[in-house]
Amino acid sequence: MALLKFNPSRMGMTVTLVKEALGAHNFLQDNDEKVQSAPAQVQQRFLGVPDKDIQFSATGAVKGHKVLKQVDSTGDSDDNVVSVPTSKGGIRRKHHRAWTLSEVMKLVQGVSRYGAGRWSEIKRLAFASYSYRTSVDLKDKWRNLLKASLAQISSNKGINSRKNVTSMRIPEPILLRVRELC
DNA sequence: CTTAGGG
DNA sequence: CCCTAAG
Repeated sequence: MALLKFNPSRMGMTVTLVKEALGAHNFLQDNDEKVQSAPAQVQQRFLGVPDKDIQFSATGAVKGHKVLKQVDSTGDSDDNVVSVPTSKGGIRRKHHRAWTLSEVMKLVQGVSRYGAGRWSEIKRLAFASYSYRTSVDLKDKWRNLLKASLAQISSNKGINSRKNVTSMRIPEPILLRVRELC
């Protein structure tokens, strides 16, 4: 007989239960970014990643497919961590979460509204749904954006130096605004 | 904890 | 990103 029973260990359920148990708060909250030409079916966001910058292959299939992993227990997920030997024998971990375009845009807008330097405010308002990205991160990113904006102004020859296929290039309008707000 | 800079 | 110094 078909017992019609479900598998609690089927990950999806497990994740939910785990999150419940851990008292995890908000994931499906404040999903910005309007994935423009994405089929509604695949627009379902991926837990914990509000803005995975979903991309599509030529066939239209979702490329940013992300099998939900164990989900962060409370924000300290060991995502992209690389162990780096410190100069004094210690071992430190370095996380890395690539900044998406929408994140950059939020940052820029935040600075335009509250002014550069008000990182905590910007963090609370524009980045309320991002558990990671601390005010320090915003500050660091802004520092990089400034550098990028300057690097782009002097030479518009090679819009992006090298065959840099990695990391998204920031649209010029954004960089220009960065300059202004500097 | 927050901002600013160097690492 | 991480770590530290000053507020």
